[in-house]
Amino acid sequence: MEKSSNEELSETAITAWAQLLRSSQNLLANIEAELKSKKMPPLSWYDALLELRNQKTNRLRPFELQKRMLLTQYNMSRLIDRMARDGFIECLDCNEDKRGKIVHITQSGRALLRKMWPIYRLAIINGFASKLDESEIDKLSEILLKITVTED
Amino acid sequence: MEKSSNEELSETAITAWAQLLRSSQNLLANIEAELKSKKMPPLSWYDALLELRNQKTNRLRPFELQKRMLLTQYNMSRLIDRMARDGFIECLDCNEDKRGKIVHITQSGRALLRKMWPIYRLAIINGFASKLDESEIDKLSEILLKITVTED
DNA sequence: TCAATGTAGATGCAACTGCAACTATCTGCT
DNA sequence: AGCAGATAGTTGCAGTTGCATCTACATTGA
Repeated sequence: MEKSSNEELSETAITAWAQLLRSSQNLLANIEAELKSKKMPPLSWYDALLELRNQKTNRLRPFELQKRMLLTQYNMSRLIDRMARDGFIECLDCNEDKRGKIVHITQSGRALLRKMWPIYRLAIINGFASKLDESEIDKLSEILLKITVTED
Repeated sequence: MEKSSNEELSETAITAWAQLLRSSQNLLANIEAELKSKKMPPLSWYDALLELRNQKTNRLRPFELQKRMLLTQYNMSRLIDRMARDGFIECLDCNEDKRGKIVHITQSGRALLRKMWPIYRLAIINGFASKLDESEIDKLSEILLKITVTED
């Protein structure tokens, strides 16, 4: 099932597309590099921990976490392994569903969030926020929202 | 040397940032998946071949190609290995600099560009261009341009 | 001229990702 | 009850990426 399309694709659209790819890749790479230079784990660890902390119960099932982040199931499985190995999360038995388990953020995980945030924050400011004014940021959000896939 | 910053970082800016990451990741993942489902190589092969074809001489040194794409040196080295293995490029001796070599797009490489473009094009239309009007595309370009690192 | 330093590119090894297959459990249906 | 899917999660293996290091050639400068 594929949306048709002999539709137009303007030069400007291609350029915009290329710019979108480039700028996000670029910013992301800078942030990862910044984190690494400070001996911090990658951004995905931050994202995962943040999702967990945002739950009132501080916990999620792997498949729930997986949907919130854009990760495949096996990558989620392994991310959990690594974060658990380093003590930032812990895995509990799930009694409601014996197939599954429950991922829970630890104190150490919370501490990591606190340590990573200033670095992340600064990178967002320097690479992104400080270069745009309020109205541009709003407009950008608005536009990006329109290309966000909203199926699920 | 790090740009200072106790600067503000608004909620809206964080949201916009998150949206930028998400949408580009998402679109990119869709395109890669689309290509893969059609048994095509990844987008980076397309990019590299396109850069080569855009040269009047159809060739570039690896380090030049590397700067144009956002790739590390070793990843470029290996990308070249793979594309050469599959016959889409060929590597020639470089007489001006005996350390280096010259990467040249083959007929087969050009053919690959032609085969990949319709798929790529359609994905850009469906995931991106068709969801925005002209003025939004312009505005997006304009905004993204401002956060593009322009050093070098 | 030749030593010091810089640049182009490759590569061994470890970590990470993708794919396909696998186990274990759950759900729906007859 | 009991079987046919569907779903949660894991894992072996192959391919890819990151890091550090290495070779070879180029450039600079005393």
